[in-house]
Amino acid sequence: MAREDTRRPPATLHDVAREAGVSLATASRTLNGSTRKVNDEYRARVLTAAEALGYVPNLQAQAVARGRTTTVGIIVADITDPYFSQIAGGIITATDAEGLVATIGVSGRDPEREVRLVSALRAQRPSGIVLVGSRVADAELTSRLTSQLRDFEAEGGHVVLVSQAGLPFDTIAFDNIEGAGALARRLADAGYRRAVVLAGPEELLTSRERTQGFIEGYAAAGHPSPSLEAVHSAFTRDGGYEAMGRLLDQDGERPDLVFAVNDVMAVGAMARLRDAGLEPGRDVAVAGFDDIETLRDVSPGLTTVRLPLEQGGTTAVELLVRRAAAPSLVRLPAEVVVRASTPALR
Amino acid sequence: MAREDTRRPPATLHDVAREAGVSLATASRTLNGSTRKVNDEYRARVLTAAEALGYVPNLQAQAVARGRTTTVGIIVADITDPYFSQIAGGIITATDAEGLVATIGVSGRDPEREVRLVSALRAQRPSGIVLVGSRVADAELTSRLTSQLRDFEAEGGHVVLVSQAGLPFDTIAFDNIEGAGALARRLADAGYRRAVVLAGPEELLTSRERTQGFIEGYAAAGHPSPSLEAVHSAFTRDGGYEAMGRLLDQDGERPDLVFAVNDVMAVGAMARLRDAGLEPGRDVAVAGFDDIETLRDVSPGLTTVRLPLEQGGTTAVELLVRRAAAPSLVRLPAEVVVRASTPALR
DNA sequence: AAGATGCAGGGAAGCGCTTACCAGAGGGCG
DNA sequence: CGCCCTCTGGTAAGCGCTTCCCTGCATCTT
Repeated sequence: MAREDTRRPPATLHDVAREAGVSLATASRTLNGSTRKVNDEYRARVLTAAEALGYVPNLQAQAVARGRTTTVGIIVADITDPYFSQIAGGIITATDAEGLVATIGVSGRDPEREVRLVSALRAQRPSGIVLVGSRVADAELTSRLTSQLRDFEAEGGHVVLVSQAGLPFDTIAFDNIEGAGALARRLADAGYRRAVVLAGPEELLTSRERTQGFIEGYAAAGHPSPSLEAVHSAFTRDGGYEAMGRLLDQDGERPDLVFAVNDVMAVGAMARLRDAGLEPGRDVAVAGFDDIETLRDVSPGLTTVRLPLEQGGTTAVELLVRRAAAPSLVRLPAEVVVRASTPALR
Repeated sequence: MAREDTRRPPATLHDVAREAGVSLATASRTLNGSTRKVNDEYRARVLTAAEALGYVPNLQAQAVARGRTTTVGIIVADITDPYFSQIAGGIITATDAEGLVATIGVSGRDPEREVRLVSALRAQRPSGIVLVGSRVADAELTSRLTSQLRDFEAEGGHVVLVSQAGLPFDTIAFDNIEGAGALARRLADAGYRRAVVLAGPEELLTSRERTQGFIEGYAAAGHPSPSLEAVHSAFTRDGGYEAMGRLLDQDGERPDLVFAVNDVMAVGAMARLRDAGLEPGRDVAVAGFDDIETLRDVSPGLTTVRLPLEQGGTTAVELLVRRAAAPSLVRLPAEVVVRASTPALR
């Protein structure tokens, strides 16, 4: 069957108006919301015509005519990563509850690409951009990103950052430091003394905050762990696996606790432990961060810090819609979740 | 700091042309790709002006003027589910490699909502729609969906379905039946005799195919399992957990193998087994489907069927771009992955 | 009863862009 | 040297829609 047989361009408002025997203005007013009232009979005729022609308004044209869009641009580092997909889920749900269109770009954890994506997104003249960051401590990149975002705001757009505070835009920040700190205090109190942090990439801010929070927490508990060190690696499962391997290859006493800065890395670390014939939890306690849904049933259950990821997404959209006068910062609390991977805590 | 201080609308092509002292047409031709050649000096002036003004073309306006967009609409059931997020990842990567804009909608596994999303998407006049389905065996819904999609194609759009064959559109189908069949044959040969299928929702086509493939595979192995039954439940972790519970509550001999129609359900089932004091793998073998990345390190390792999910996404975009004359069907192969959760297989 | 007021429809301008078409310049050719 | 072709810049007509503004009519006011 040839597919182009019945090709026929979509009905326009003009078509509807003609069909209904009214003016373009009237058709527009009845179909696409206006403060103006239109006569019930006309209204009915327009509605019927629209239905008959299968009219669907052309959003692009509306955007051009109105001078604003209902689009929200989302940028995430990696949609495949449950951390991002949960936040993105929240954003998408919230956007289409607000009748907004969500456009998505994936930076692949490449800050350069992130900057380019912002610029590409701006071409769509979205009403807002939500950047779910893997922000990085690099002054030059940060300044390029900031300047792109500033330009966008100067044009009337609205930027919301999810994840990292410190930039002059509306921000949803998760309590990384506090969460990691609380976890550390409890672990320290429970008696773990040779803790190691699987810290992710050195320049990644999320990693840094969690590492820092954890170390400070240990100190605050009055049990500064002299051997407390941070091993850097990729922010992924493989990163966790590989870093754990390096740790095991080292001489000296084996750690009694490994804190990975995210759950995915923790799972990688657990796999590496098993490959070395060690039982995670029993031989080496493991803790993670994020409380990723998909990972809640790993065995032994992973002690972690829960973040309201989805809520972060929805809150971001709220901020976008209710556009405050000055940049605001919403902090979302973290909560320690104790499971079997840190037996001393039970 | 008030944010609106320096508010200034984005530069238009008109601004650029004026700044460069050339006509609109020339500016358009140099900036936004055209077959027409423009004088090097003019070109340079336009480029400089554009740079100076921070000009970013207005995609909406281009779309209106050109009568076509570079947008691709994506509809998935649940971006939080790793199955969908991996496919979506493939789609997004491929779209922006092609310079297309990806717009995303989430149906929440509600077929009604899916139909509405298609209709909403059409308002954006995307060049294509990729529907990553949880298609369902309901004639009325299917026909409404089909008719929406048909209308869209009649308008010159292009539809690609990922997941379920059988509708008159380009389709990427995973080898559910063959994959489940191959898995079943191996398990049957390995000696499992009291197999049960955790089958997901009765009306979900993916569930059906996998269940059917598995049962047929068992029969084909010459070991028709008389007790082989299918227990229905939600397609989620909780569905797996709950169905496993029902199974355990039943009288009679305990199954020696549970095949869940996806990994997430399998993990739920494993959790339920543990809660009942049973050790997955040892006491009851477990197998899943999808080989979700995040779940590759669960313990015991989950025997499953690997699907090239990301590739499915990229292939979908390829189909979209190279728009064939007649609907084509691309089948993507499944591959059995044996791990520790089915010890008899090792 | 006559002007004032309110109300809803329609005409048309305009959003930012593309592109068909026109016009002028330059070059090649017989 | 005139003709025609080619080449490139500009003009202006749209694309599908919104919305300002005008108009005619019904209603109100005194």
